[in-house]
Amino acid sequence: MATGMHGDVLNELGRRIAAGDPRPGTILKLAQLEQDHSASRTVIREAIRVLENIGMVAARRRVGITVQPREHWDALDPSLIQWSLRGPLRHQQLESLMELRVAVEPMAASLAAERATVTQRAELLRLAEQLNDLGQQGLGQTEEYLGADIAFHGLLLTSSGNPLLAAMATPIAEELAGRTKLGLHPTVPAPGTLEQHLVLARAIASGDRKEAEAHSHAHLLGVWREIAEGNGP
Amino acid sequence: MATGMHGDVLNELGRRIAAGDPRPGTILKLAQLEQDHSASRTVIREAIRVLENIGMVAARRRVGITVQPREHWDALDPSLIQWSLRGPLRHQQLESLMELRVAVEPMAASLAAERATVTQRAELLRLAEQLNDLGQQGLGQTEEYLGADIAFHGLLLTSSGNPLLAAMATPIAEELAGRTKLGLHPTVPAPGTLEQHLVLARAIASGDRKEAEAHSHAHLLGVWREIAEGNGP
DNA sequence: AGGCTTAATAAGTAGTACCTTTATCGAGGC
DNA sequence: GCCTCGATAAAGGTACTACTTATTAAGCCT
Repeated sequence: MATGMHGDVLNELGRRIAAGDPRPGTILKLAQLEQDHSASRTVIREAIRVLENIGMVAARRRVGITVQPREHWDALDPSLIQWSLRGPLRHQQLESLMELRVAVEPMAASLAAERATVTQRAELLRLAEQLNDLGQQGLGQTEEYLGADIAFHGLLLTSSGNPLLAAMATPIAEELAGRTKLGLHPTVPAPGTLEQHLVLARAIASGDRKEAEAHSHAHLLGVWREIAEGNGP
Repeated sequence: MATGMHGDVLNELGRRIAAGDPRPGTILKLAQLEQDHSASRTVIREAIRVLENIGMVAARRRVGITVQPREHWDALDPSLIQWSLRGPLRHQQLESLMELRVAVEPMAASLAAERATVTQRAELLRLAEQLNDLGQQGLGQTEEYLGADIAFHGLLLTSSGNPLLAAMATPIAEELAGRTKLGLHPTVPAPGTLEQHLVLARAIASGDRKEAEAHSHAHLLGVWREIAEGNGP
């Protein structure tokens, strides 16, 4: 995404602050950061500006660059989410993302049933069938399944026609990828889980808002439960 | 918030792009922007970097700064939401925010019933009582009511213990403020709407997740309906 | 002790020079 | 005539320097 020295410094700083190393309240100096990262003032300043927009730091004259308390951070910022998923708080971040999905996806499904274009409906069906097939073959842990899963849920959010919901596609994709790569998905899915994508896609295709919402909700609760059991005893 | 020349340029550019003036696909030149805003390279570059992080522009060598299509924008970014609410798309933005609230707040209420601290529960009750009192006095359009409303819904989201939900406090506050300032709230609230804050706060205080979720949902649907009717015929 | 002045500090802004990438075009060969 | 390769130039990326301004903190005077 953000390439070049600027991006490197940004990611480095963001990752570390998200991990809690320079703790909130810590005051950084521009000059010091220049040395630490052996980069020019320009590069550091640009990185700081982005972090400032996320609310992670605040720059004040005569004082320096203060790391802000977590409550001030924009937790929904995609960059921050990425950094969090690479840090020690990744499990909590995954949990938070899952809760968000449970809240948001059923609404997206409902809206999609009303607003999705014909091509979107068709593509959702296609992806759901693919997921169903792969699942029945026991390939629920493969890269291919993950890709289709990401595509399905992303398209669902996009089809809602609500930009705010659509913007969650990226974070949610990272949630899915994060879980699979940590091997947190159950090897054997609970019975009934498999066709859920399919019935959901059909409900959307037929324009049934309530059905779509219900199936999405049921699906997510199922996934949530599987995860909870996996992390439990 | 972001003060100084940097902030000015950032807001100016962000507002205009959000309003659709330099349309997606348009290519801006750094040097040109320097002249247009009579600011130094430094200032412009920092603004561009922030816009780049939001996904509104992409800078490429030998090409320039391309305004990205809307789908690439991070619609959840607080700055962008603010710009959108000041532009010609404010009604659509308010609608999108309302849909988001309907999805998110019931979940937040449910989680708050489980996780809120004693002080948070008490404060929610206090705010709900205040809202109830003001409403019964017909002061639903005052600054005071707006402030309490914002505080209530913000605290609700914060009490969920989920940073991603808490991060929506700011956008939702702007949604509430936006509506009241445009006079889009009904003068006479529908019957039953008034005590809804109160029963919701009580459900949270008593730790009843399902009740909290249901009341939040009912409340939002009520508000939504009022709005829809207000905007309709 | 309290308020006012002053000095020191660190970020903010400006401007310049130079580096690096890359779209574009033209020359040469197949 | 088309394709490949290389030169060229255009634009952002990086570095460095000088100067400005806000803000804190110390010091001084009353």
